[in-house]
Amino acid sequence: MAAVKPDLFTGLNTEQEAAVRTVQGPVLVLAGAGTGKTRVLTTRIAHILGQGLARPWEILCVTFTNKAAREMRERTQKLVGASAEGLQNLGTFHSIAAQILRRHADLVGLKSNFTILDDDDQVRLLKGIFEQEGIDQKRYTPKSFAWQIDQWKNKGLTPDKIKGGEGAEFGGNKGIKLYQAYQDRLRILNACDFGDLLLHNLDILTKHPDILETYHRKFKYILVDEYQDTNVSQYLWLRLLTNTDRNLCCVGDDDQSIYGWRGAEVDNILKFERDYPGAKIIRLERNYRSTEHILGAAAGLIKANTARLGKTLFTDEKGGDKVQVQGLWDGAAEAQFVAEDMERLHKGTRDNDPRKWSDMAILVRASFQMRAFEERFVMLQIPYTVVGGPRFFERAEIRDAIAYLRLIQSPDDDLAFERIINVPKRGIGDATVQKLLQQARLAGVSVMTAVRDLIQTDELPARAKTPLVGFMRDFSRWLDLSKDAQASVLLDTVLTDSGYFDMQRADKTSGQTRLDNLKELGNSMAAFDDLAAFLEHVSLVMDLERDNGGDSVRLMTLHAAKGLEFPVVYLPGWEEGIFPSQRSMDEGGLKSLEEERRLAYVGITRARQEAKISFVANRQVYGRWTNQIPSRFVDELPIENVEATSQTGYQSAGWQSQQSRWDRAGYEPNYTKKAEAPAYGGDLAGVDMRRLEPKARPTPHRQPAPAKPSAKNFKLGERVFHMKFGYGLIVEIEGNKLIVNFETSGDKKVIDSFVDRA
DNA sequence: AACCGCTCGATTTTT
DNA sequence: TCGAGCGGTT
Repeated sequence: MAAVKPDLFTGLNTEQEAAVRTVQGPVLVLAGAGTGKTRVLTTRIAHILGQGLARPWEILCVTFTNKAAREMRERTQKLVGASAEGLQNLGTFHSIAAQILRRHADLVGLKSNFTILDDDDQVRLLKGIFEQEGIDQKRYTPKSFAWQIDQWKNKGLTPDKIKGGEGAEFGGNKGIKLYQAYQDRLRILNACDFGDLLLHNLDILTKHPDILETYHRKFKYILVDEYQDTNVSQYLWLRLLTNTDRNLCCVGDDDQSIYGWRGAEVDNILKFERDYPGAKIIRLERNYRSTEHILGAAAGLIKANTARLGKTLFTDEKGGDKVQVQGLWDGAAEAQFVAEDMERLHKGTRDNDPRKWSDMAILVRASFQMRAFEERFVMLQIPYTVVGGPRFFERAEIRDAIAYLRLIQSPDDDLAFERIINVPKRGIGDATVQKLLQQARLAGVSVMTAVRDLIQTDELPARAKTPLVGFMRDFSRWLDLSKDAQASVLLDTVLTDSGYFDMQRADKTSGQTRLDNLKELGNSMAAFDDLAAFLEHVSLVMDLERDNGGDSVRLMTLHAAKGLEFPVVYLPGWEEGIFPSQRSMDEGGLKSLEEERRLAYVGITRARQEAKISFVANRQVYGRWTNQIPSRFVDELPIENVEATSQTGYQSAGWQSQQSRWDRAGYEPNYTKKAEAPAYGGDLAGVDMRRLEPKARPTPHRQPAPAKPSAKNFKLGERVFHMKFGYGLIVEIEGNKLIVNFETSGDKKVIDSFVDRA
């Protein structure tokens, strides 16, 4: 008779069970795509709790995103019930580090109510410093320096630790000085940025062994999700917090490390065994997601990478469709192909029942590639949702509203002041604001205090003084109100009194959305009884539960697709320079190329049943026509897992022999300039390649069906285009014409071609 | 102080 | 293509 397993383990495979049961000592779980990683983590927590090895708050479980943390909590709850609520230390790196920092803020010169800056504040602060230091802001932008600071902080580098050459040369060798000045300003403002949350933690934990000791006693078990994405400071933080029992379990997949550009170190996972001698390595290789051909194609591709621990995924889903590779003439043809294929699948085919729209996703390398698909979807009226798009809390109106609240919560928040003092326009211009800032700096007080003092004197011209007096009067009324009114009531009052609502209502370009967004902000505040709690939530959880888009096609970047899966996945734009991205390779050479390849791997492995890769011969990029050559990744796909068709002539050349063409042309995988790559039909010997003559605009190979009046299927105010900073809104429907407004610029676009699908 | 029109440049993005 | 940022004008 087989041993009866306790409930918790039923349905787990041998490796998964081992990963759950190996509770003592360091463990690295190498969890390939679709191998049940979250299940292992949640079951492991349940197991630790069930065995009485630790109480809920003695488990430290860190993730990267709030979404992952939320999912982990919910799924653990299903396994252990109410005791999951005691898992106070399940959260993102940043939220847990913030908790710790608030407890010991005084040790790094902050007060425990410090504010957390968003990147907008960060840039504004740097701008001030640049002006003070006389930095040429055309040559050196505050934005690029903000990036540099983030990079330093990701590496755990404080100003004193930077050696020459690591960006120190910024602004004419002023990098370190500017960084130091920035840190000093943060301390004066009682603020820190995201990087500081961890950096200050490191400072506290290394300099105060007694405090470290309390955390060692507290955190009996540590679990880490997506370990391949940890940066140096997160890595150091984990090392510090791991006590001598070393009950550390890191779960990750080196083949899915795609965040190197923001500081993630694949090395962390590669050297786990060296860091924690005697560590157990458990490989999860049984894939529950994809068919054999999809896994085969992905495996063939990732094989080309050198720095990997190595896994071989397998599945019981034998057979299935081969990965489709399509060569197309241009971007419009590609969008047309994808949209028509989706319609075909939506209707149902001989082999498959109808697919829901939401079963299909398009994964692109960069967001500018989305436009062509959106245009086609609007034309065909295929419902689509852009996943990831502009973030709610990053929208200008939301930031403005929050800045008002921040200023009320802590009047010393100079950055909040600067943001809203002339929004809506009060006649307080740049010159006045600069004067106020300077005055405050000289007196060593906050801007609010400086203003309060200044309006008692006659130092300001009446033109600037009058609106300031008015503002201060409003402000003190809000301050009083904040003491007993509900946060959402306060928000409403502030936005009404300040004229902010009026300003937005008067703005014709934005339609209703901005006001709707503000309403949504008010609703989300209702869940918090205290303004401080709400603001903390806003800065750390820059994410609002959004509706899932219903039955619509999903359109997103490859990065946004990590962790998701779809029955059908389209992977367009597999062309050299686009994917792999030229810019990425210019910056990081071979290392970046391997990361791009991992991105391709992530893309393919999102598919459950069908993956469709496409490339084009000609593509418009930012309005310019360019000739494209197929991505080297296409050639790395094993022939036996692929079915190739083409409308460009490329296929007949035999796409699988492309690698040898690269070799003959002396084409190095780590070339640094576009110019070094061979041109189509130029250095390459392949006869068929010449059919793709580099030409100006090609004629579309197929015209869309004649337009019929079907604009009526759209609603006023509907969002149809997703720009980098906002949306396109339907502001008018005139017969068969849609007038779309771009929210930020106010520019108009007319869409007058529709295809009737009835 | 506020607005207009021109030039330039352009991955990936969480907290 | 869009939008940000700048400099010149009202």
